[in-house]
Amino acid sequence: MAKPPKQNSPITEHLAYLLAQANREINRQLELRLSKEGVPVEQWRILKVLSDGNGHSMGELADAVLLNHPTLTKIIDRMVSDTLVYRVQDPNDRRKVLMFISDRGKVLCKKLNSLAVDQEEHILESYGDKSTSELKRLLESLIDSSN
Amino acid sequence: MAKPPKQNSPITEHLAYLLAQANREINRQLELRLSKEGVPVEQWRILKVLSDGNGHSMGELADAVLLNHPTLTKIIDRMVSDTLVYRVQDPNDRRKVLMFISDRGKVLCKKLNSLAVDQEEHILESYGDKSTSELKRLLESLIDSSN
DNA sequence: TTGAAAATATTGAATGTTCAAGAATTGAAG
DNA sequence: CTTCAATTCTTGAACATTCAATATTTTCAA
Repeated sequence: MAKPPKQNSPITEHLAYLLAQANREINRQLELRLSKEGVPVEQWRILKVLSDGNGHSMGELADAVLLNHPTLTKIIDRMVSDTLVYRVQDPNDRRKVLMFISDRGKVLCKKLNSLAVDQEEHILESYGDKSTSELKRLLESLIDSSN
Repeated sequence: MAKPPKQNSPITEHLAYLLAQANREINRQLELRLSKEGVPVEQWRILKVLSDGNGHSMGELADAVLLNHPTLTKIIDRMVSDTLVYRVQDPNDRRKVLMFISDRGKVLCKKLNSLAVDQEEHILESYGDKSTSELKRLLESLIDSSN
């Protein structure tokens, strides 16, 4: 029993394609909701990570929000202008810059969280509780196995 | 039994985030392989869709390869320069442009397909047959339910 | 202790993407 | 028929991302 020949399988059967398609769709929906507050998805992620109140270095933050360093630097520049976050040089390692969320950032983050939760609930309704948690489990395990 | 409060759940528990993370990782792996032939993922998708030999309009193609129209136009410009594809005006509707793959494109596409299949097999090994097909099934159904 | 290598963040140029507007063609209502 | 709206694709300017190089600080071996 040989495996089916994949060489000519349509692109819609490739895992990489399905992931891209699903990500695109879900991301678009989230974008749409967050646009109510005029905030791009990346900025929400940043605020969310910083909302634990601790300082996070740029490198740490870049990993957490799935951006590479230069891109993050420039987004942070904008967010500093908007007084959503601020930089503090790490006293223990002065190469590092620690990022903190501002009070204004916290307020905005709360609003964004509830918009994001709205979306998750909407998915839960149309897609189902069970499928959703199963999908999350499989995605986590895929990410784990990819390192 | 109320549902857990999601408002403060870490970002890593959001479906949108997990999808973005998994997509980023798998896409990076694929990129790495295709770079052996110096071709970005988007161009492989385009070649793959066109490799049925039929003409596809720009709009149709844009949907299929997950790009919006202006981006596609400019990528196609490059691919035409590289003589991988060519444009033909649709005789039935002269607003439309039909895209075709060239012989050179077909040759390249075969090489790329086998690089992509390599990756899928690698995933199958480390992630497992069963998980992979279950994940694909769930992704397809998520995409369906999002329309 | 010094000097070379590694780690961290930023900058500027090159590149790529997107938004809004434009050109060409078709469809369809009056 | 004619004209106006809708469809399809492309273009150019604004915007965002990435790559390579730079500056600063730390680490560690000699």
